[in-house]
Amino acid sequence: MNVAHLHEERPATLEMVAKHARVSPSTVSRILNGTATVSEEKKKAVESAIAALNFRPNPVAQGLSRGKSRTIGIITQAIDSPFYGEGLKGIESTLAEAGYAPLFVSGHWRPSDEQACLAQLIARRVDGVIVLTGSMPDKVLATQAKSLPLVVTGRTMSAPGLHAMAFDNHEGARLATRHLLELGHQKIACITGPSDHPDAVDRLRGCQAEMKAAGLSLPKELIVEGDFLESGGVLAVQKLLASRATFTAILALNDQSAYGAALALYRSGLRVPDDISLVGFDDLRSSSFTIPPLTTVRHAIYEIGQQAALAVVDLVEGRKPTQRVPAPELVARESTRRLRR
Amino acid sequence: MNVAHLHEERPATLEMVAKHARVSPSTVSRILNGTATVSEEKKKAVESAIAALNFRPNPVAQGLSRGKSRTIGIITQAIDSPFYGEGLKGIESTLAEAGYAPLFVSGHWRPSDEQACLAQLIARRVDGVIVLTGSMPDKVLATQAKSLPLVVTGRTMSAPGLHAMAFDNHEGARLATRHLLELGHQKIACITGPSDHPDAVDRLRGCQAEMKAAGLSLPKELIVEGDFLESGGVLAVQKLLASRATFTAILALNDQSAYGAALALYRSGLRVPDDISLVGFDDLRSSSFTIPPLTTVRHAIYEIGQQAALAVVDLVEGRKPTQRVPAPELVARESTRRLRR
DNA sequence: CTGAAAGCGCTTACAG
DNA sequence: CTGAAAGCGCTTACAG
Repeated sequence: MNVAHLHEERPATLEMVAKHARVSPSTVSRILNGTATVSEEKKKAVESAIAALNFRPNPVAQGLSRGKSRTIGIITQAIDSPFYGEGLKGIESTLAEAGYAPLFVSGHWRPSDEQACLAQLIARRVDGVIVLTGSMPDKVLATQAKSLPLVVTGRTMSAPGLHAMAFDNHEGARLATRHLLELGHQKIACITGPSDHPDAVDRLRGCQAEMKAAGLSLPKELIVEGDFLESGGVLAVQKLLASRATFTAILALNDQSAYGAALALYRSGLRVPDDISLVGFDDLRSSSFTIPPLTTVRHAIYEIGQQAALAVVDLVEGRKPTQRVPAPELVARESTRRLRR
Repeated sequence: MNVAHLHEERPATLEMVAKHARVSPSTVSRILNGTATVSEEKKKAVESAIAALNFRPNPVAQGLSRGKSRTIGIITQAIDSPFYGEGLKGIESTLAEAGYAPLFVSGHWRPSDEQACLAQLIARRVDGVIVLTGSMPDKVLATQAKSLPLVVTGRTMSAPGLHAMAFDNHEGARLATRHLLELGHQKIACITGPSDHPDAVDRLRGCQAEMKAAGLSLPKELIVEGDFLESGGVLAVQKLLASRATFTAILALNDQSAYGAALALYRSGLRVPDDISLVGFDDLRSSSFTIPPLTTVRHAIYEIGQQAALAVVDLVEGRKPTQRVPAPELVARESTRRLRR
């Protein structure tokens, strides 16, 4: 058997349906789209032809013809990120309800990849795109927005045709820091994210601002750079421990770093929260199940995904989007406790 | 400013390029595709026109015209699954190398959703599809494979036009069980997955087979059904503990369940591995970072994704795929230890 | 080497 | 109510 010849049976086309039902293609199209009144008998004939041939209209051809693809491009950074994964799910479900199909592409936190993604999406004639944070310059987004409805998360900017939805990282970090301060911690170490990551810098600033507001500060030796991954978290704690600096609490600027930090602490025989309090940031779904369950800042990414989806649809359909991102919230679980002196 | 009028500037078309360069559309197409020799001067003219208009061919139109979309549909079950997420990443990267674009859709473990996904992908004229496990009947897959190159993971079946790549869950579970037996554990509790999940049933059988081979058995009261999520794992352990059955080790049939189990144990003051040994299954990336790091069975989903992608491409291009799934491997970390008596 | 024409599978004015 | 025709943006025999 020749494998190459196996797949020749092509799906039915509208024309085949028309022929089968002895009507014109136009009529079939109209019935499909409910776009005009059609006599009952033709309708019946067409419907049975559709069933007989197992016909489904080709959305690609429809898109070409209509000039609208009912497809939304989504630029995520990593298709396997536990954080953005939730956002994708939120996007997917609300887009489905609105009758749009998602097209997911990954930018890998590389501006060049992200731009390539954008170009590809434009070439595919998506009706709009959602970019989840990422590192493209605001300028190119503003430019693209002139010809393509764009919603972008993780930034505050405004440009015609674009809806930006920023999460308040600064405030979130303040909440986390305040929580620690309220528990009596003053020597707080901070595991940051990549220094060129906008979320990371805002969070660090928030942390510093809250310390300052309390008349304290975050000394240089207690700030150590992570990479927003677990492995960066363990490295960071190892570095901290090796430096012999003293601290009673750690604020990791995302949950994944916190996981790594917790492990490194455990390895060194330090208990969370008895010896060291630990707070994360993002509230990944799995953070309710770590040992101990992680105190963190809720960054409602699933909801953000939903809102972003509603926003692009608004933009695409000519409405002015008003969606906003939920405010950060501290989720106190079991990785923090009052400092005993 | 009227938002609805903002996005009228349409991307350049091949025809515009042709006009700009004063050649025929055919010539532009040929240059784009390197499909025929063209005079240098026209080539130059066309290239500068392309640059000037920032033209990118519309892949959708190309697909329609060529009858090939260079797009592969991927039916995953949940876009936010930490396990399948890795697989998607493997697929994405090798598809990109091969010059194909992925189109991800989610079946939510619902046969009807999966079939709808498949129908949608066919309607979009993907060149082939990868289905990651899921719950569609083998029969419908075999039927579809007659007209569409299909690769499916998590099953052993064979049908023309279809390549199945099964992971050896049975053997994997035997490895996990054997590990526990070798450490001296004989009273092993098992947290299963959904009873209609093929992976779950194969794993349970493997566990039972290995027990039997050792002259032991897995008593009913030590088998408790989970749902392959963390929450199911905690519930399962609570049930186990409430039953007052005795056991010295737990085999959770996936890592997420193991995470939940670990938490429930922690809550009850039981330490892993000192009081109870715990082994998972899958080796999620985060399993290296749990506390303690989880002993588990490596289920190389990233590699599976890569192999599956190579396989569809083979199928699509008329070759006979030979890709196989890596064998399971025990990864002994720190959640298991020798039983002390 | 290069253009005119037909076609991929739809939709949508335009007539009737 | 319904058909013939043109068009969406490309590709590819067919001529020359």
